[in-house]
Amino acid sequence: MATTEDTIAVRISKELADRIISGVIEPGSRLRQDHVAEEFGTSHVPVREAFRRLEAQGLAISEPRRGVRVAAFDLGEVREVAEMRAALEVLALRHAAPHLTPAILDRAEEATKAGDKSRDVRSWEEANRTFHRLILTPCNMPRLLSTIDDLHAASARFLFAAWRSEWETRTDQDHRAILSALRQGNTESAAATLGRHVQWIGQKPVKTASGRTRDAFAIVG
Amino acid sequence: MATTEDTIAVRISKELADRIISGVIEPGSRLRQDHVAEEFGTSHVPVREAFRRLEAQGLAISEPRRGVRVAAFDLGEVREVAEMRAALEVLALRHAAPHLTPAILDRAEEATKAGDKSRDVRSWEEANRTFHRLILTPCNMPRLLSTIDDLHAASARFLFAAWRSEWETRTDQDHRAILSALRQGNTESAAATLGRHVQWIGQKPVKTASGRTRDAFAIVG
DNA sequence: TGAGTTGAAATTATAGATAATTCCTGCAAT
DNA sequence: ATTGCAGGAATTATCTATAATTTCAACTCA
Repeated sequence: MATTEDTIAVRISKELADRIISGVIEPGSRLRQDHVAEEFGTSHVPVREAFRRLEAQGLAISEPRRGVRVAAFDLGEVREVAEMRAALEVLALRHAAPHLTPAILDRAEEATKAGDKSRDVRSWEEANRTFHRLILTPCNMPRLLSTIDDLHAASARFLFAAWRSEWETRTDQDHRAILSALRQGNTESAAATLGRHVQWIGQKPVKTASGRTRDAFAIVG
Repeated sequence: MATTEDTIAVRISKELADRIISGVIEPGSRLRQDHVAEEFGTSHVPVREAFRRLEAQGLAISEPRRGVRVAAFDLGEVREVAEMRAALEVLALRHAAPHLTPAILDRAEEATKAGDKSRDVRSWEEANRTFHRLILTPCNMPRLLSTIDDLHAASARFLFAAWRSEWETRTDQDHRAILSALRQGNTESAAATLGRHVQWIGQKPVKTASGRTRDAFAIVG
């Protein structure tokens, strides 16, 4: 990774984003600039800029003069992100479809296979993100793609929060259906399947700290 | 405006956003932190934070160690924003529809009338934004609404760039059709009209600095 | 003409000062 | 005894001032 190219603020924001997404830092916990600054061996100014970036991605919320907290989320926000992804990824796919080459679709199929073989959440999520990115990037709409990227980050966070450790391998039929429709030039069918696929919200019982079990929800597509 | 509540960085970002949107600062021109800092009577640190906010809204782009520029835009980006707005506003309207009250619809009609009577771009834009905000806010999806807000800011910028001074009053049939459909409880029809409405791209010949005329484009909905 | 170098200007980072908020402790009142 | 309210210390966010890199352009010399 070309970390030397980036500014310190960018480096810090990437590292913090990774921790928030993976759940190392819990939702609602405070991000204290002096602590972060000390950890990264810098002063607090670049840390503040990193906070602004996280805020823009929706990973943190800041209240003036009261500091920054890791954004909390509930089932409502999971649904919201799922629906926004459905709307925007369908839009992106419609524009990308004419520019999709067999080579790209082959790589997307590789990503699907990698996802099916994944034995942990983390590698599944990476494969899944690769698939979506591959078929959407050719739409050539930078603003749209960057918004979708932020939504994927949120999705990954929900996913890791629910499926902290356990993960059962499963074959992704939707991805295959989308690829097959795209190969046949049937864009509308592919878009429709993608829209449904992304809105599917998985449900899983998890044990809370108090020993009780409750349901956790996440986007699994 | 409760400017004392905000932090200095927020105040600066709002003021700069306003200037960028209204076209006072031209696309591509550099934003120099020292100059801005001097103008606002502060140091450069809050200015840098303001720049990060503008970046997140898509109004500015920053290249590491090379400064911040006002984002440029072309017809492609106008189209992109129009399509994103169509997708997201339709989504928002579907969720807002069940919560719309006659009182809200009446206020939306007032906003439409105000837009029809507007004799300059600025007040038309404000009325138009009020209309959209009124019928979408009840969807209760904060993330979606804030994304739509950023897109509206971009739209306004395109609009002001094209219709710098001249503006001809026109009655907005789409807004009326949307309201009438909503009053009859026909959400799908309202959503379809809104989707088309927002994607309509106005076209207008403008004189360039070199005396030639070319076409300018903007979202007029 | 063109490559290399120097110097001014701007961005980025550091350290320190200021102001606000939180948290704790002690006292009073119910 | 417990709740509620001050007051003050400690923590934290915000801003200013200053220093260190980096970039860009102009100028010199081959």
